[in-house]
Amino acid sequence: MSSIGIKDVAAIAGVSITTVSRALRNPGRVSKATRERVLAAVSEAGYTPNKLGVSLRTAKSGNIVAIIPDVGDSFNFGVIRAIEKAANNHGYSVLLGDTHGSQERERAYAEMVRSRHADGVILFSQHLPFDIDPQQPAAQQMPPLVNSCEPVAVPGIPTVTIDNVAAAREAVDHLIGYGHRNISVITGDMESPSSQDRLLGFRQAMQAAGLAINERHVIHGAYTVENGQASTNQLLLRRDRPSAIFCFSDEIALGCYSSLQEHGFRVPADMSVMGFDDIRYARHFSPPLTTVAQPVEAIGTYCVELLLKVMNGETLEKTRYILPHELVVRGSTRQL
Amino acid sequence: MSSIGIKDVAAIAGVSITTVSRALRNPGRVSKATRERVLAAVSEAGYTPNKLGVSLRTAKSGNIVAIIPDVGDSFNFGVIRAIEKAANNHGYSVLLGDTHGSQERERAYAEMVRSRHADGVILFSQHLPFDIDPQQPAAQQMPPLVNSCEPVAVPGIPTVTIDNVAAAREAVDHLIGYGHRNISVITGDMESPSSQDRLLGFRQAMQAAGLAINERHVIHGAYTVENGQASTNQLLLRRDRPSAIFCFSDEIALGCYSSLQEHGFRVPADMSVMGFDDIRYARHFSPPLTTVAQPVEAIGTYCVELLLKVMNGETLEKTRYILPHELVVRGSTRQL
DNA sequence: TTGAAAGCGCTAACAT
DNA sequence: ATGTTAGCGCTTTCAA
Repeated sequence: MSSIGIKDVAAIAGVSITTVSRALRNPGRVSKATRERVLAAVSEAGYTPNKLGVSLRTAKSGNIVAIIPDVGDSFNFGVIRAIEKAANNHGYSVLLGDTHGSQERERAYAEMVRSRHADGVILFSQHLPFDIDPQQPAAQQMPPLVNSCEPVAVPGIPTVTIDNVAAAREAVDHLIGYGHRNISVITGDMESPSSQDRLLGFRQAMQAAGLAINERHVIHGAYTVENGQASTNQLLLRRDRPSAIFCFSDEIALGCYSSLQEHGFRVPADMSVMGFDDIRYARHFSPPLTTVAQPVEAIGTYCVELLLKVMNGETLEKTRYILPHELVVRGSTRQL
Repeated sequence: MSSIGIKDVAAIAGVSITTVSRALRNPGRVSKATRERVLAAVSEAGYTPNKLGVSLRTAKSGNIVAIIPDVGDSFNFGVIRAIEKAANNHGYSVLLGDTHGSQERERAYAEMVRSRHADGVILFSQHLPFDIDPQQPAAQQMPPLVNSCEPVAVPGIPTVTIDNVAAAREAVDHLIGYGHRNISVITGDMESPSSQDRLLGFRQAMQAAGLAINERHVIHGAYTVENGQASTNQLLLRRDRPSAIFCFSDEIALGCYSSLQEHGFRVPADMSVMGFDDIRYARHFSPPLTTVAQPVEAIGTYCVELLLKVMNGETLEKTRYILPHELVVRGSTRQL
């Protein structure tokens, strides 16, 4: 772990450090003979370029930060993995910023790009971690940033999501198509645009089918297993029980299963359950969960690719990227 | 996003850049009046120090890399979260390196410390991502590194794990105590020391109880849901079925549940299932999973704290840190 | 208490 | 095709 620098290599190869640098970055601009000599020297010395030097000089860190409310959520994880893969393909590393929902920590992570620790941000939260002047165009006041899953309420920011309204509508239509009339909903955090949109989709589908919504059957919660369990408990207490529960995430659905099982309800015989996300465990629930699949891989890839463009100074054709979702019918919903 | 540097601040405050630097890092070595003037200038300019400059100069990046075979595994995730938290508490950021089991990628991530992108490594794999001379003491040839969960077969490397042998023994003892005689095992990747140790613990417990081990009931697999499902299928085919299955991870157990449920077996009425890890979903399985809890929080914290010491040049008292596990009995195992 | 100057390791103009 | 030189932004001797 001693410190072998470019000048050691230069000394061994008997050339200037510039030539070493060029042989490594711009092999074309160096004669074949020297190049080989340099390469030999590099491996003899066991040289690895010091990225800090490079970054300082080129003003590029090679890192991107992903700011995420909860890395442990299986859905988020799917996206993260895709981001990591895509970033690595482009020679970038990913700094993971788990904020545990704290806006303060969001800001701390956003600082990383100001401090040149990172070149850009992928943001999975509806809170912009900067103060911006609403009068001015947002793009000017921000570091390279791509927003995903939970859109920020500021125009002009590149955002990649699915159409949550339509997706929720499809989910509910499926339930209605199976003959369900009395459908309950367990939402995620209602501050989150995704939950708002899914709730809107639910209302639209119910209305389109001429079905009444019992507001007592709309439970506002959070995207957690614990909420799924507690909210289902609440639902089961009611005299007029629903025949189906639409959970706004698969994690919620897992908690829902827990509660149902605990109280002797069978899925789907006694209760149909619908999830959202299609996390990788969903197919292994007992019974396998019917849900709406989000294209995690594509979301992650898009985020990285767009961010790269923004960092590159390119202008994006559009500011809103809607990726396709898919209803996955498995065993947790039944025809009435 | 313009570039405000230390010299802008110096200009505003009417002092030298040295003084600005000192006012920020060594407030004591600057007069109160100047300090205040500098601080005012800092906030007026909206200055954030460029970490690359700092890092280059101080030869410290403020990053640590965590090299992990699979970030999506819920157990790993628990540890990661703890690492992230601990690292942040000490002013470090975590670079997450998901290797998807590839040794080549492991090495690529390890390069980050050679390239000064990171100051140290936390390694969750039994493969050392460097070539070292086995004749020489390992510590001299490596960057600051702490090994966790899957111990490297090289002495002298700080390692934090649980006692997998004892933990497995306890798990099996629990099953035996419940009257099970015919116990199957679904292992993880048998290359992994953890799986080897757990298997050893299993054998020890069976032997201690005078129970025969049917080698056909020891299925070698991988730490995945898919393996759990496939291996259970295999087990159910046998004429002499076990009455209990000990899965070497909770993810395996989830796959096991899947298979069992698919083929009409009830847990625990028809089959007892034991997991390992106590991932955060385990309590929400149907039925809640009996398992061995690993102290993820403590593992992560220890990793970071030890690494910090190593990076700091301190000598560790010991090289092997064994953290306590705990058997958690829930609803997936029953008294015969 | 403060400042001038050197230099961390590297790349990129600008020579040659 | 190769080398010289000037910095990237910062911290840290060394001097005043």
